Amino acid sequence: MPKAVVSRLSLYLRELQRVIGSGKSTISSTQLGKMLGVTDAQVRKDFANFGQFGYPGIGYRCEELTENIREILGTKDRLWPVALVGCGNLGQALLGYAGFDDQGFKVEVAYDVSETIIGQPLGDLQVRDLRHLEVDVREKGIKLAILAVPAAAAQRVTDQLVEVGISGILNFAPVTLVVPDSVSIAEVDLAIQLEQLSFAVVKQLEKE
Amino acid sequence: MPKAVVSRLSLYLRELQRVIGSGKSTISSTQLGKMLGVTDAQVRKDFANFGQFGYPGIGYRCEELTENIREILGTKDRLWPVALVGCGNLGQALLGYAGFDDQGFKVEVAYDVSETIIGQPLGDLQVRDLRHLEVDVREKGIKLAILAVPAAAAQRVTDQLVEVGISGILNFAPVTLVVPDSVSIAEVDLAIQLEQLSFAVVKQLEKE
DNA sequence: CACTGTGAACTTGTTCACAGCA
DNA sequence: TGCTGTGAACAAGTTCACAGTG
Repeated sequence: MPKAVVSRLSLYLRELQRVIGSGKSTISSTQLGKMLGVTDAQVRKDFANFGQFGYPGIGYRCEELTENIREILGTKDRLWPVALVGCGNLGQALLGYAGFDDQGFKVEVAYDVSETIIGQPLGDLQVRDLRHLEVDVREKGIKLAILAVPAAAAQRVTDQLVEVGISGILNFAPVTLVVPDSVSIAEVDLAIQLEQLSFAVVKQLEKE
Repeated sequence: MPKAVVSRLSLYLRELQRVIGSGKSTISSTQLGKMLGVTDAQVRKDFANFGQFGYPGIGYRCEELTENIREILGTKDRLWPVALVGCGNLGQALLGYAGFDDQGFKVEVAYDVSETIIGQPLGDLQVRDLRHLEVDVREKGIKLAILAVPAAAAQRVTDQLVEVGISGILNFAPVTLVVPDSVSIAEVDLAIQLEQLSFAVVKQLEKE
C-alpha cells in the first residue's frame, strides 16, 4: 500500500468532520476528492486498501466513514496519552494548542531538564523532571512523544525516549533522528517548509 | 522533475551544514544519502535536475554544494521578509523559534486582530493591526506569510493575504485553504502528524 | 581508483474504464 | 441512474549499472 495513503486518510477525516458539521450525511468520492484536490478514483482506491465502506448509488455515509477512518488510524474510542518533552517557547505553545484533544490525543505529561522550568505550572499540568520519564511512561502507558528540545539535545533525548519504550516521536528539532525500525518518526521542520515556499515562489516568478 | 526532490534538497542542506560544522570539506553521494536514508543514485539524480555539482573521484565540495542548493531554493544571498499573521500561543512561539534566521528567513511584522494583543511588544517587534497588512507588504516587499490564526478565520485571512500579493503561505490552521494556482501553500497540521504516528504504532503492534 | 552523471530497467503510485449494485 | 470497487493501462519516481572523468 502506498504510504501517501495514510496522510490522505487524515485529510479525508478533516474534511469529513467539516462536511458533517455542515449537515450533509453522505458524500461521493468525487466530492470528497475535490475538497483536497485528488481524483475520485484515488479516493476509492485509498479506501479500498482497508475494506468496502461505500454504497453504490449513494456514496459514503459521512459518520460511518469517519468512524472507519478513525479505526484505521487507531484513534477510534481511544485517547492517546502523549508526553511533551521540552517546555521552552515552542513546547509551551504546543501544549496550549487546541486541535489535539478532539482528534484523540491528550498531552498527559510535560518534561524539561531546566531547573528554572521544572515545577512550573503549564496549562493544567506541572512541568516534571525528565528523570521521571521512565516511571511515568510505564504507569500511564504512553507510546507517543512530542519532542520540542534544542537541536543539540534532540538525539540524546530521543535515545532516552526509545529506551523507555516510546514508539512514535513527533520531532520539532531540525535534526535527522536515528531510531530503531520499530520506532516511527514524524518531522516538522519549519525552516524546511519555508524553503519549499521560497522555491515555489522563485519558480513562479521566473515563469512570469 | 519529481516534487519530492525539493524537500530532499532542504534535507541535504540541513545535513551539509552539520557536516561542514564537523570540519569535512567534501562528501560522496553515498555518505550524504545514508544520512537521510536514500540511495547514492537518488542523491546524484536529485542534483542532476539542476546541474552538475560533483567532481568524479572526489564527491561534492560541501561549501559549494551548500551554496548551490541555496541558490536553487532561493535563499542564497537573500533574507526573505516574512509576515506572521496571528499572535496567539502558537504565533508567539513561532516568533521566538530560532532556526529561521540563519536559513534565510526573518519575521519582519506580526499581526493580529484582537484589540488586547495589538500594540503589545513581541520579541523585538510590536503586534500590528491586520489592517496595515497591505501597506506593510508593499513597503517591505513581503512575499511569504505564516498563518497561525484559528481554523474558523483561516480562509478569510488567506483571502486577504492573496489579495495583497502574498505568494507563499505556511499554514498552521487545520483547514484546506483555497488559493489561486499562483500562490503556494505549505501545511503543518499537528493532529495529522500525530495520526500518522498513531497508525504506524498500531500497525507495529499488530506485527508483533 | 573513487567517484559522478545518466540512459535503461524497474518499481511504485495514479488514473482509466467498466462491471456490478442499490 | 448514480455511484462504488477494481483489474488493466499508464505515469511518475527510484534504482541499476556502467561509461566517463580528474
